[in-house]
Amino acid sequence: MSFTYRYARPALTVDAVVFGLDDEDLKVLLIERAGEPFRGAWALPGGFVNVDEDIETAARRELEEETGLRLADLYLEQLYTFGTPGRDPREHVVSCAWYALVNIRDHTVQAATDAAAAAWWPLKDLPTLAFDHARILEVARERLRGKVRYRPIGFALLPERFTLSQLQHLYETLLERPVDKRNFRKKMLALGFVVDTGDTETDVPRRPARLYRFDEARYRELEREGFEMWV
Amino acid sequence: MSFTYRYARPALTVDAVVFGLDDEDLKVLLIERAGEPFRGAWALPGGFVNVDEDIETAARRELEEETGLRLADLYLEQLYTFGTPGRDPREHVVSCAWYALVNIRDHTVQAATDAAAAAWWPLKDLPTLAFDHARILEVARERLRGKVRYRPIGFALLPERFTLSQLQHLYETLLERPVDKRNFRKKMLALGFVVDTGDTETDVPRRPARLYRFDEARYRELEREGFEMWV
DNA sequence: GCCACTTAGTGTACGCATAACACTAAGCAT
DNA sequence: ATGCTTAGTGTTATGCGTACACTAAGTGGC
Repeated sequence: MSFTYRYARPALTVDAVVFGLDDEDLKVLLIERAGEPFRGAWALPGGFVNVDEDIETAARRELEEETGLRLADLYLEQLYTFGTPGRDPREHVVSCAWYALVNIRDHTVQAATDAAAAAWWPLKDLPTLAFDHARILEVARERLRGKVRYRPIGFALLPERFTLSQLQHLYETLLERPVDKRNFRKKMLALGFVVDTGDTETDVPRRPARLYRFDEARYRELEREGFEMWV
Repeated sequence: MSFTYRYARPALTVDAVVFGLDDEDLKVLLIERAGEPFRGAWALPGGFVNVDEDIETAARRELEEETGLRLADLYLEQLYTFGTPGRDPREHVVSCAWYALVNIRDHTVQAATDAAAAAWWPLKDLPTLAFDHARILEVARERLRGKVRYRPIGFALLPERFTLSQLQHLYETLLERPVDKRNFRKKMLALGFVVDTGDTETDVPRRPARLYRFDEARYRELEREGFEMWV
């Protein structure tokens, strides 16, 4: 079967930049390409958009197909569309890139269709990426760094219950600068949507910290009232 | 001549939301469609991306072809890519939308290819738009409202030399709220990139105001030094 | 020439948010 | 019991945003 059009069409793909956090570092989910071009190179998960398929759906589908990662209700946002001729050696391919935030420990990844491997790579120590994926990743990092300051998106990277130290460490990682401990705690709690669960950590070889959670309903309420956060 | 592919491909288009300011209102550039579908309806200028054509180039080309507007060195930025099936009644069409800012008095527009007419419409009083263009326009307005607060993009809507009252009126229009005159002037001048030309208005039936200009080189310098504006 | 009209242009005081800064508390391991 | 490690806490100074009302300068009409 084949499809014929009166004018030539660029191909349309989606690519996903999935950021994840484990105990130490901020990481990104990459696949090792099983086919040409760039066979054996690491790349962002992604692939062709089907006809009559929504582009966001395509991003989720490719992610699940290639890495086993299901993002049914997690943070996924459109990043930018890259359409410079030459970015794919085969032909003119336009790619709509997305970025997602997940807590690594809540998900397991495994290579599937079109991927020889799927793995989390620390941002500090990345392999050479296929296509223009290094550029896409760079744009995603800039966007994340900018957006985390005025939207509470960072919580998607943490487990449901977290300590204020974990939260502070997250912000320091994303903003790439140190943050004052007392001022940070004061401000976060003053925002009103980071709430104490009443529980504390267990099995830690030190004084256990209180556990907090992100109250999304409360955040939406504040947002409706016109409040603005700024970290 | 025709083109055949192994898998069906969505079509790829670009659409442009061009904002313009005249003496009174914020306006948007629309074309009246000359062909089906939606013949006779008003729509955003746009059209199909050619193979091996950069998507930004395609946006500029379509704009010039349909409205005569040349945007060689003016503010044009990618907005969002819309790819929900059904947004075009013919087939699955994915559209990469862009937005631009121009000073209406510096440009003339005239209908050309595929357009029966091209005209500036005030945002307050828009016709029903073709396709999902009302939605695209809404997203563009949100983006503009958000971005103008931390980037000096509004100057692209003004003539090269402008009064502080014009600038204030612009911000009030974009932000959709009133602004205190003394505080606004104090802050704008303190930013350091709005500079006095030394001249004043002529031919106005009242006290003439000083004329200022946006010093882009100075802005870039401040940006490099890590300063942040916030209006 | 004078008066009325219109928009330009200017300064201060108060309150709040940010930023800087160091010690005690609690639990675990040895 | 002691030492180690991270949790947790308050005050002060400064800068920034906000609120607010009158005088200045030019034009046009009478």
